[in-house]
Amino acid sequence: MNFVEELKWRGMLQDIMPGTEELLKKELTSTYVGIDPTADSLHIGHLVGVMMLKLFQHSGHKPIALIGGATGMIGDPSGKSKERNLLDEDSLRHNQECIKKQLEKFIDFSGNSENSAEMVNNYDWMKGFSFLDFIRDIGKSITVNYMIAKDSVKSRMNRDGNDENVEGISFTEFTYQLVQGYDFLHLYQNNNCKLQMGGSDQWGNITTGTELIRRKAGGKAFAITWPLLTKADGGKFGKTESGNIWLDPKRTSPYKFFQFWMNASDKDAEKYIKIFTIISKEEINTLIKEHQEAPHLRTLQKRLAREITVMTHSEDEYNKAVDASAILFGKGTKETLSKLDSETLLSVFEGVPQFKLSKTELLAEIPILDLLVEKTKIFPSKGELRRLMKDNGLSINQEKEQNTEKTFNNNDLINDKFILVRKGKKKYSLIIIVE
RNA sequence: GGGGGGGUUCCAGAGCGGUCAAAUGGGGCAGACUGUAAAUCUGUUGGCGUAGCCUUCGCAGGUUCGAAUCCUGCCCCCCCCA
Repeated sequence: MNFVEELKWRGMLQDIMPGTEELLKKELTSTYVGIDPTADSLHIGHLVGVMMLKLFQHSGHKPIALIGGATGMIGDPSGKSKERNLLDEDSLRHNQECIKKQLEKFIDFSGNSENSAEMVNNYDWMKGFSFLDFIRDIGKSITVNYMIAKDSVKSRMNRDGNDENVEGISFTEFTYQLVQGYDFLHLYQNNNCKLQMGGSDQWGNITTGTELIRRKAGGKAFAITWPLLTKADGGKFGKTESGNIWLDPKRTSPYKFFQFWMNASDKDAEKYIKIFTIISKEEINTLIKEHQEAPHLRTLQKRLAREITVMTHSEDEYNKAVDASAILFGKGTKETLSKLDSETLLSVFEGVPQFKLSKTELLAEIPILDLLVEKTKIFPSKGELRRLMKDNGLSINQEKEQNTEKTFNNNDLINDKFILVRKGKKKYSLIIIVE
């Protein structure tokens, strides 16, 4: 199965420029995907692009990851445009290195094969490009008429009609497509890169690039976009109440990462497993069938979570996450909790918010409201905690607690050291007693 | 520069002198049901020692027994015209 066919059945193909498939059949092709280096870690919103590059490499072609050091500073008018903070060069390089390490788990950068991946940063070729040179060499090749015909620009300029949300577009954002288009031209000329891929909102920007290549270099370049991911319930993919799901274990623990995929709805799991794993079509169809026959077993979620956790973190981290889940979501009673030794318990609750309490405070029979609100800040107000307890939503050491007058002492400790606080079904906090 | 509209609790958006901690919807949180799902239903959604008290309706003053609601000044946002 070739790359394009692969994308089609996986639901990862939105638009494709005519001739792209032929190009891929004809020769070893390079493609690039742009990544904003706004942080020193990727989050799962980046993962579709990463998987695109991975599949591309699998099909025998050469992927290029372009770090948008320059473009990230401008702000893309496609989609929403918040203020961009300018990165200084040091953090830019730092972010780039961190991102590369993460990409290496998915893509081969070793340089050992002719389709080994590369990483480039457009800051390298943009930083020395003067404004004057740019508008003369590049700006000359594209008409404003062409640029304002793009949806991303047009939607910001249309003042007729009834849309009152239009806020206009700054010159900087207007220029964005040209800068991104120049990236493509640069890579076309220097890296023989003839294909750019991006989310469907990038179509306009990508075609500015192919247009530029046609006019400046007389060449033909191609484009592929993937559909933007949405959740079945309409929510935004990859965000939880607590924010982004990051690939960096310091930002999002492997346990939470694993849980994110486990919690995918059935519909989403079917979609995700095609996109975020490289399991074959036959096997995925079997998995989907199994899942539909016995949905409560959640075959899809389990497999999805396994594949992607192992790929992103490691087999080891995956196993830990499974163990932790078994304790937390199995019949986790006070007894099973007590059976764990301190070390296992700590690893299970790694990544769960932890708070320290001194032994003396415990011995003073600290009241539950003081402990959970003032002492540990697990709850922001006593009113909220009272409410939650009234609704039967609080567990201490896996046992429901409704008595707001409760005080704590030695008998409430697991392993003489811990108090496990659970809010609702899934949110845990751990209080550790220190001398 | 001229004219108009507006800033309310997480968001949207009512309220326009007392019965307003402030309608309604969304979102959040929790409970029931479940499969750590979806849907549904229920409760809850400023703080506190919860009878009651305190802090909130852009900011600062004022009128009044009493103001989110009226007046004055200031700040900010949007639209139209030039």
